[in-house]
Amino acid sequence: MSQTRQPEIRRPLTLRDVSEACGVSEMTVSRVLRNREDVSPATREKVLNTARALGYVPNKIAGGLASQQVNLVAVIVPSLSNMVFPEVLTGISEALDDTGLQPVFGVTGYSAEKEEEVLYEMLSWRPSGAIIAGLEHTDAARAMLENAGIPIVEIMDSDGTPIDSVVGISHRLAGMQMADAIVAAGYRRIGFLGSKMTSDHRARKRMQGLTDGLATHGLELADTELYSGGSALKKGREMTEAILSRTADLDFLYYSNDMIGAGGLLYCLSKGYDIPGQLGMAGFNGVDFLDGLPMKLATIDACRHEIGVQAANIIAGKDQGGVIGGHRVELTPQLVHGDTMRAPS
Amino acid sequence: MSQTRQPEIRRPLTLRDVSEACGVSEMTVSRVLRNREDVSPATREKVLNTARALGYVPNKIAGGLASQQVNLVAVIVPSLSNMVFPEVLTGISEALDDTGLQPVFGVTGYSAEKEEEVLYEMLSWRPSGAIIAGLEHTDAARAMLENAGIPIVEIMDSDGTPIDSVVGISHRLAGMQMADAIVAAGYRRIGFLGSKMTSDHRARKRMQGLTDGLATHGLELADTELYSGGSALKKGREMTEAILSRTADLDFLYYSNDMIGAGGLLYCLSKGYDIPGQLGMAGFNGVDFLDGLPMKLATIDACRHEIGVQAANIIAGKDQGGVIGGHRVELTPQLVHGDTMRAPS
DNA sequence: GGCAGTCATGTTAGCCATATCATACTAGAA
DNA sequence: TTCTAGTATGATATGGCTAACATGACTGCC
Repeated sequence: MSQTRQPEIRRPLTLRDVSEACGVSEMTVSRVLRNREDVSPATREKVLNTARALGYVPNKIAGGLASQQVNLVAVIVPSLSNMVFPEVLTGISEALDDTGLQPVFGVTGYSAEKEEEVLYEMLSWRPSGAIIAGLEHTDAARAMLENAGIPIVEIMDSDGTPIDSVVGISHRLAGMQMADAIVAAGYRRIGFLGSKMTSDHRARKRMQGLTDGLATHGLELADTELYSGGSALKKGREMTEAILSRTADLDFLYYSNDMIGAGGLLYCLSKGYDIPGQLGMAGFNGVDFLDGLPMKLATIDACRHEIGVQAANIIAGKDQGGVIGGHRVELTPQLVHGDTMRAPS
Repeated sequence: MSQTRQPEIRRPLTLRDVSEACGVSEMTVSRVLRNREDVSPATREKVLNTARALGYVPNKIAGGLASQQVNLVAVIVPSLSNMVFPEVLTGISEALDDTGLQPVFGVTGYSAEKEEEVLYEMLSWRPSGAIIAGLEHTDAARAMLENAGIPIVEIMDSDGTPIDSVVGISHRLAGMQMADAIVAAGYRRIGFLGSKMTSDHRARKRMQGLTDGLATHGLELADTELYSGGSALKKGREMTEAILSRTADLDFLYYSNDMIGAGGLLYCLSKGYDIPGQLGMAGFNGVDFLDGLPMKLATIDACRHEIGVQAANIIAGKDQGGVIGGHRVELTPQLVHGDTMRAPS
């Protein structure tokens, strides 16, 4: 005797299943599950219990199509492999938490083409807003953003013309600010250590700002050392060793980010350099987990968490006084002297 | 004379707009944009040009509803604020890159309730699969996962019973392995430094494994120091100072993660401890950006990137020999002796 | 009692794609 | 020439939900 049990083709549950199971219309169930008014407490209770008992999970695909709105926010960043962007994402995540909006992350690997692809993919979900790192995009990407008809916030950088809103700092100014501080502290033979990556526009602008700033004091970079890939801390060591052995009379090392700076700092300490007397050092970002290093590296805080929060607030329409787009938030990066720069003379 | 310009109510573009603009049916446009066969090269070309010119972006909401499939993979992790999970996400991202599948990340903040919420939210998008950190979930979350009718991969941890597939390491074994190594190296007075967070199940299991392992050698922890929040590197310093001043005769410090371990290491070096002779140290995770520290901290590699890749491969159905679910991949964590443990005596 | 005004719920008509089946048309075989 | 097969395209019917409007049961007031 073969078993005659129904083969149980578990059709996914729909609103209809819930509505039939508790004897109300689909519309009423829908209203309950979206917490709309105008449902009697008794009915609400009944529906909620049934839905829970069945294990019903609403289908936002259908819901989004019907209502023409989707509670997603597209967030596009170049990388997750250093702490910078995860911190921004954390800020975004926190700020969106009580808004009913949900961030969706995409990663471009610092490639403009990949950015275009990711953007296309994301926009095809018709999100309620988009947050994207940087102001430099391909023409196609820019066109997509302009035509999407949703609020766009470009973040991290404020040196350029935004499509809609922008939240960031001026990396050019940050570079110049550092140049001024270095010169004010009396350093003159300055070395630059950074990444080979030309597509990291913000790092490029910082370097530009630094050289321009030095130029206003009649100085220029005495040497430069670039890297790509690998453990940043270790690279910092190696690069520092390389640049110091090549140009022994450097009295300041500017690192394009804190991680390589930390590596450099550890190297110099182990070699017995007198810091900040003989040799000054500074990084960029204000990464706070480096607080535990033997000395506190001078740096400029990139306001990463704050940028995430503010960008998210713009998308969520918090504190906007009714204005919809075109916000410009330029945060002022704070220079932290730390222990690796002499006090201004 | 008031302007009579059409008020330009930019209705979002649909397939119909494209189809009308180039004189074919919607169906044909749809086929072209999804790269289906059976469209003549001439038509394809024409459609592609029109779509590009109009700036049409397909609506996956509608597409997903019609086709009953969505190319998203839900990825749920506890946190983005240390490098551990970003590395896993990077692995997932890479492995999915050529599959047409797209990861969507959700963050739970180590809270079971929040996990449940995030999961509900994510499943309501009807993803093609889900990757979720850990084996411990609320009953409701477990039920949702079981009923979702999609492949589920629980990651990071293999100590327990998975819902469907699992990719991870045994944190219990990792703890025991470390205990064995510590004892083999001749250390006897062992201190534990870790997080207060009871909801980090994997950290808990590592500690359990460590104490159980020590017990098999007739040892127990001599002291314990816990922390919460803050910069891990700094906390590592502070905790180390605290535990060493409280229990001066400790000869080994086991840290629940590499970051606090690194802080502790820097502290001990600055205080002139003889490492690994007088005092041994070890962490957990194998975070490679710590490679630049003055000494290499002993650690156990948690295979984070690899876990991400393998989990993604299971969802994508790569190399599965046709099997759909129920995979069990237990990676073998490698103990790295580094410079902070004596060689086994 | 009759009627406007509420409140709770139901009905209908899409939302924008895609699966499926139907239909022209072409080319080659019998 | 006629018929079969195959190719390119189109018509139709959903998919699961929600907006907008419709309904019906009450309430309370003149």
